[in-house]
Amino acid sequence: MNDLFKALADPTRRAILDELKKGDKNAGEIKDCFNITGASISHHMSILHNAGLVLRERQGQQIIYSLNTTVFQQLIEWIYNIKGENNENQ
Amino acid sequence: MNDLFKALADPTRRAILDELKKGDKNAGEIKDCFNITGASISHHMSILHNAGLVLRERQGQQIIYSLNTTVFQQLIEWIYNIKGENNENQ
DNA sequence: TAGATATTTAGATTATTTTCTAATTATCTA
DNA sequence: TAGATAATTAGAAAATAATCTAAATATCTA
Repeated sequence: MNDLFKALADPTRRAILDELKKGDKNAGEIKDCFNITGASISHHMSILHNAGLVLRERQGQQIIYSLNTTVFQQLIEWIYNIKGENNENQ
Repeated sequence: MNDLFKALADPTRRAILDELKKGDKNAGEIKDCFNITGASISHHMSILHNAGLVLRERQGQQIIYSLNTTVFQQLIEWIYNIKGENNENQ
């Protein structure tokens, strides 16, 4: 859970998730959306992957990243818990 | 929005929110729940307040903090947006 | 008003995170 | 297999964030 919050705390990583929302992208395509090096993107992707926010799949020379939305359920549960409400509609 | 994510990224701050969930607390009572100085707690409270997560009210010598859950709606909307779903039931 | 208590602010230190360059690994293709 | 391309890893530098001590501010009460 801490990994998830930490992963979402960085604005670049949230922007990466926004990009992936539009569709799957390989590491190079993600890099092209931002003004930072491939190494830094790779680091961010590793944090996102570690938090369960993205899925990775090699396709030849490239690594295709995709959004994994299932992990957001945990976050929603955390929110409803702190709000002291249940979460029956989800 | 960035302030909100940053505020939630620290485990001590999330623990503070958990404490406030049980009921309002003054700064000293919050401090007693953790093994850090009052100055550090004060710093965390300022970040939480800045993010809209807590409300502050002076009562004599003490400052009473309380959870402000309304701001979580934004977070829920962010999640539903990134999931590409709407949020009609909320 | 003086002293006590509660909390915050200032400024420094330590720890963590982000970012970089250079080197490495993996895969493809001529 | 050699060279090219894609991405990651390693290690260092720079930027942020967490924490501390000491000092300041606000309020209460004798």
